[in-house]
Amino acid sequence: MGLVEKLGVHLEDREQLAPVAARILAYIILTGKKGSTFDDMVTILCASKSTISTHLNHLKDLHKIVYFTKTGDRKKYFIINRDMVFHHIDDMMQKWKEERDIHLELKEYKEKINTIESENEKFDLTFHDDYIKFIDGATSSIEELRNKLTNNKLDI
Amino acid sequence: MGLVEKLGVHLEDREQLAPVAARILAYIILTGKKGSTFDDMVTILCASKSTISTHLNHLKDLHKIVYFTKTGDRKKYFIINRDMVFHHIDDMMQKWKEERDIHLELKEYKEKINTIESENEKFDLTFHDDYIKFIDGATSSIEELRNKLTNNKLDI
DNA sequence: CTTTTTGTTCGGTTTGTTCCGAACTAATAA
DNA sequence: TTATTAGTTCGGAACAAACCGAACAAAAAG
Repeated sequence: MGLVEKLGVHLEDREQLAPVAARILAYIILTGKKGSTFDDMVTILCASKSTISTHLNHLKDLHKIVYFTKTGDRKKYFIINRDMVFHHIDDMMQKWKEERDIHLELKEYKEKINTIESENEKFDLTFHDDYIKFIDGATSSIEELRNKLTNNKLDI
Repeated sequence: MGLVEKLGVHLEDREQLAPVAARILAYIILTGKKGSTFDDMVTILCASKSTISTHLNHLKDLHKIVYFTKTGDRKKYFIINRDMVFHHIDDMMQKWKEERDIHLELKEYKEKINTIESENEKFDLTFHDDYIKFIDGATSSIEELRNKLTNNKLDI
């Protein structure tokens, strides 16, 4: 499945995962509610059992996947964690908060330097203000998405 | 300067740069209009000439920095490229566009599968619609910032 | 009790990244 | 001409990441 590779490349970058880990996640996403088993992935992704095992446990530790079982069947059926989306959103918000803090600290530092610097070498500070406004806008956008998703979830 | 390290760690992650490359960029940002020279960086960042040279050229290739010179002085004075912010914004918009496309492709694939899948194993598609709406919101936020910055630039 | 299924753990190889030192170049200064 | 300044280029060391195979474990099946 070419889509596994395409989504895999995307997840590798977006979630900072090793190649095979990203393919596992992509495959699990595309398999959906049926769930994917350990052996499926060894076969279809052409990777060793140890590699699948390690990455599967890693993805579990990151709360990106969960599994269900069937009575009289020892296999684990992996599916994506429904909370993954919320984790992802919260991570984004956290990152933006950190970026906001960095900009505030930079602005503070530059203001201090500006008081002792000659006119033509002063730092320009308007950029930081504009960037912070953007972050606030983007944050409220994603908060809106989060609320929308929470409500959808309650509907089900 | 502790702020060089702090900003360095941040840039390492946000711009996907090697440790020393991120410190160079941080140092150049914090030095401002005066500009930073090759030797300054060798001394202050405690790195070898070859490392500074390689990363400086790399940052130049990425259009993150530019340099000016002074008559009768062979040194290059590196400063951040004023367009760096715009490049950064355009990169963000590009990434969101790619993510939007992936979601559209995933939705298309899932819709096709859903037609041949039993009711209780069908994919849920509302998430993709909501996520695409979020991306559109965030994109317009950053576009607003871009316009604001373009206008500020023209003011100067 | 032995075999099969469903994995896990460990050691090692391969591959890639990051940085350094030494040798080099090109321009200016003495 | 020789020395100094300002950098570049190349080879390799040191480290880290990603993956594999072989041996192992634990439970169920035969």
